[in-house]
Amino acid sequence: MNTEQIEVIYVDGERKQFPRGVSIQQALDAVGKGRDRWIAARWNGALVDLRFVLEEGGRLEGVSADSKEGLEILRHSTSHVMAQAVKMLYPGASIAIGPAIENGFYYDFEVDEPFTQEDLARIESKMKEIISSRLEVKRREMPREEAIRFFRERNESYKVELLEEIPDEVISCYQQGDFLDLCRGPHIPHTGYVKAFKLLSVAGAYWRGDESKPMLQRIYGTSFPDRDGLKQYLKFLEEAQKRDHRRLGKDLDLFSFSDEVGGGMPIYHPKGALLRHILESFEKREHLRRGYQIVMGPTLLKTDLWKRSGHFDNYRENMYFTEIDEQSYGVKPMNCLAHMLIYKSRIRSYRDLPIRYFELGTVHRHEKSGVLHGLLRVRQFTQDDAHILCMPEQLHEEIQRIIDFVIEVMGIFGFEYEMEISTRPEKSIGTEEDWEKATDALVGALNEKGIAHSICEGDGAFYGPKIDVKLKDALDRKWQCATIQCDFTLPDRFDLTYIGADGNRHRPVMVHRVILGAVERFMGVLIEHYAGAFPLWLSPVQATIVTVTDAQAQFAAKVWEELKELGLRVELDDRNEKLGYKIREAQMQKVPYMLVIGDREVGAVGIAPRRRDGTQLELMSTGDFAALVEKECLEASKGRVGLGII
RNA sequence: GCCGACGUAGCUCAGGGGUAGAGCAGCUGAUUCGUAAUCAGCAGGCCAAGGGUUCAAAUCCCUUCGUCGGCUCCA
Repeated sequence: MNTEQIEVIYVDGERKQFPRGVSIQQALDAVGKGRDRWIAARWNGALVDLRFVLEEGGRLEGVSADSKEGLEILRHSTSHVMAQAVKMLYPGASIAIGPAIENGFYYDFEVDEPFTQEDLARIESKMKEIISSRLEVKRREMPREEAIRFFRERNESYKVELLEEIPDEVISCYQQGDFLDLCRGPHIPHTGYVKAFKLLSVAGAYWRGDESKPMLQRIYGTSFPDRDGLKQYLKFLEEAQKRDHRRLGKDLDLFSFSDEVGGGMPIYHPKGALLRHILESFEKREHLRRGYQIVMGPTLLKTDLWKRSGHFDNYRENMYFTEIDEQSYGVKPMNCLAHMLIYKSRIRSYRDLPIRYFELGTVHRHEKSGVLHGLLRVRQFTQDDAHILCMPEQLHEEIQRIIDFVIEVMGIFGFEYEMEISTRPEKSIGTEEDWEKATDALVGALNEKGIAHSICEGDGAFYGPKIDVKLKDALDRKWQCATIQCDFTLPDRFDLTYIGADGNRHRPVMVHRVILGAVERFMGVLIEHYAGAFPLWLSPVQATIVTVTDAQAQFAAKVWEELKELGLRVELDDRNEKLGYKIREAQMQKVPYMLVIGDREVGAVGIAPRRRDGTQLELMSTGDFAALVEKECLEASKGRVGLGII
């Protein structure tokens, strides 16, 4: 009866016959390839447990712990082990959810007392016990009602809530020892498969990320197939801390924050201000050469205007208001209004379009205190903002031009990035048709460029859909920088028009876009990206002149003047310190070049440059050095910036 | 805003009811030196701010502000 044979096809094309009812584990063992490495498998495209029983033929592929999917399964299983440990140590705890995330996993619990660092250590050792007892991880399927009853009896109200939203009649759970968790799976065969893990931190997290829901205790951890992987990751975290822009901002004396000033308001020190200035100069030039016009709008605009634009209704909680002569004014959180008024200041012809207004506009937004984060999340920031007004038929090309702009700039800085399209959110203005048209324009432009992107449903701005470009910080956290947002509504609200070739008035289309995003945030990510060692063209100090003894002070001062005159950003260190001391200091300040001047250089009327990577250049004249710097700047900036951008 | 941790000299940190500590940086002096730290001396603090408990608070308690890790939000 049960003698029927089924055929299994392996990834390499090999085929084998098995009696029906064979397990994945057995089918994989039969070919021996990668034996013991598999923690799960892909069966006809779907991820399944090794214990999964085959009832019919199909394609089989082993999944190992070091593959992307395998790692996710391992981490997910580790989160179950952690939840089991927590339930053993704190029987009153309720479990919520515990997924694998980018660099590890977490699990949310409801407990009477928040976890402490010491608790983490206790939980870790309990987990080690669970792991060494190699508990079988079993999949159990049961009717939904039974599962609800089960979790209700155990006071797992969060699981019950989740179950009530799952439409399936049969749901799956995974059990190891006494611990049973609602889960889709797959999982590792037994807890001994967890090889190297660490619990990293505790944090509060709202149930389902909703402020109105109870706050749970989240434990973050990570898990790897082997000790080395874990060690490497912990090392990465340590290294990342060293390139944290807040750390480097202090060490390199770029910027600071002050209690007395208030949170989220950066203060730029000379080198930070210079760095920002270089970035902004670069930006202005790049915009001018692409047909943008530089404009400037005021910081305070009457509240009535914000009402007209829709910001008052949709963005009020993020805005600051003040009163002048009994008139209410709002501090701008965006730059678009003045740009609209400039457009409206005269009659526009179709021949004028597209119009591209660019402003390095400083805006203020009331961000909740808990989200402020160095330069990456502040309350006052300057956007490299532009508003493009064009005819509907020009929209497509304009969006492509912007995408090209973004790609070119990211290339110059050497950033990796991800693009996301965000669609209509609940709280929004405009007609369904406008939203559809705008969304299609964005998707179409990315598709034609062949750029991979994800779609975030409901994440758009209240006035239109957008493409976001995300950069990663040193700790792999993503930050939105460039964004391209369509807006079919503002032109309407402000009744913007142009006279078409037909002599009639038409409505232009508007695109809001930023390339760097906020200059502050971009600088923060930039600092981490380069670990403070800026390329020559960006570095606020390009070279430090270091004298060997006091005897060369006069000559060094002359060299200093010459180099400044040639457009270099140079500092002079003629302190009465030993050469090694001064080199060390310049090195720690990550200055690209150190120009050593001793008696030899004075005699030869030159300088001896040393790169920050330690390489020593031959003695040369100031003119030759300036030429060298210029060449290097141009190379690094892809021909954009040479000497003396400022 | 919410949960938790933290706030001591310019920086990095020790101290934990009974006279405020170190290293680096700073200042002064000596040294005049060739590619990642020369030596010595001096100075530096309302222990985040405000309130309380106590004979006595940097230390214990409360409030506020700020920072850090998250949640949420966003450039």
